[in-house]
Amino acid sequence: MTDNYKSKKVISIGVVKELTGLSERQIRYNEQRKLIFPERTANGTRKYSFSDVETLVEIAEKREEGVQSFEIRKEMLKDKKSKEGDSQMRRKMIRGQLNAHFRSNDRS
Amino acid sequence: MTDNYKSKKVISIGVVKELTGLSERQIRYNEQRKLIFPERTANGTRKYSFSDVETLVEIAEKREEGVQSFEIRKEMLKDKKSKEGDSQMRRKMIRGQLNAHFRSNDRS
DNA sequence: CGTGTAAGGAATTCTGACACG
DNA sequence: CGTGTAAGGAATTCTGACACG
Repeated sequence: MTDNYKSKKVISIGVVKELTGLSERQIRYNEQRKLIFPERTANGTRKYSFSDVETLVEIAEKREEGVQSFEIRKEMLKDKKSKEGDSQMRRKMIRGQLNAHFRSNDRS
Repeated sequence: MTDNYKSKKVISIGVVKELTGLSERQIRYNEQRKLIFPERTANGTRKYSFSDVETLVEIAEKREEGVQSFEIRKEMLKDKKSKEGDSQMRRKMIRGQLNAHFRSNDRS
């Protein structure tokens, strides 16, 4: 009836920090790398959506596997296209390989 | 999969103010009257859910019609029982009567 | 590359109270 | 009853930078 709660930007960085377990520095860094796009209030405070929070968690998981921002951004675009809630599956496939750099094209 | 976005308490009073158009004073007053129940962060900052925001708007509409907190609280309990998204309908019925006080039992 | 930190400022939020009605 | 406001304090958030690697 009204809006899409999941994509509405209303969460401040402090809450995002608690929700994701990431540091403010890490959260802001992802914005700098163009991986998330929080809005700003009149005075400049960042506001995130639940969607952003989910994305941040996914990014953190990939980064732990050694994937760089550069690659993560590409994967996110691909995910957006195949419209599947699949990053979960790919993550499991990657786990065990020890380093994601060996995958340059995982269409195999 | 994860949580219920609509009921998750993550919005600060400043954002609620913008979302509802109410003053901070009015928002806090509704808590004092036991009409909404925000959570608190470690340091005491209030956090509201989208649900709270919706409730606040409904409360504001009723109050404009002259309904007192006392009555509003009763109506909210009743609404919770009849599980219908009906406050919308009742509101329209009331509109035109000019004063809600004449209704003590609208089961007619 | 990704992240920690100290630095200084600006804006937010909180409570209790006085006020009007 | 419902809401405005000034008051003073405490915690948040922001940016640019230095650091390590």
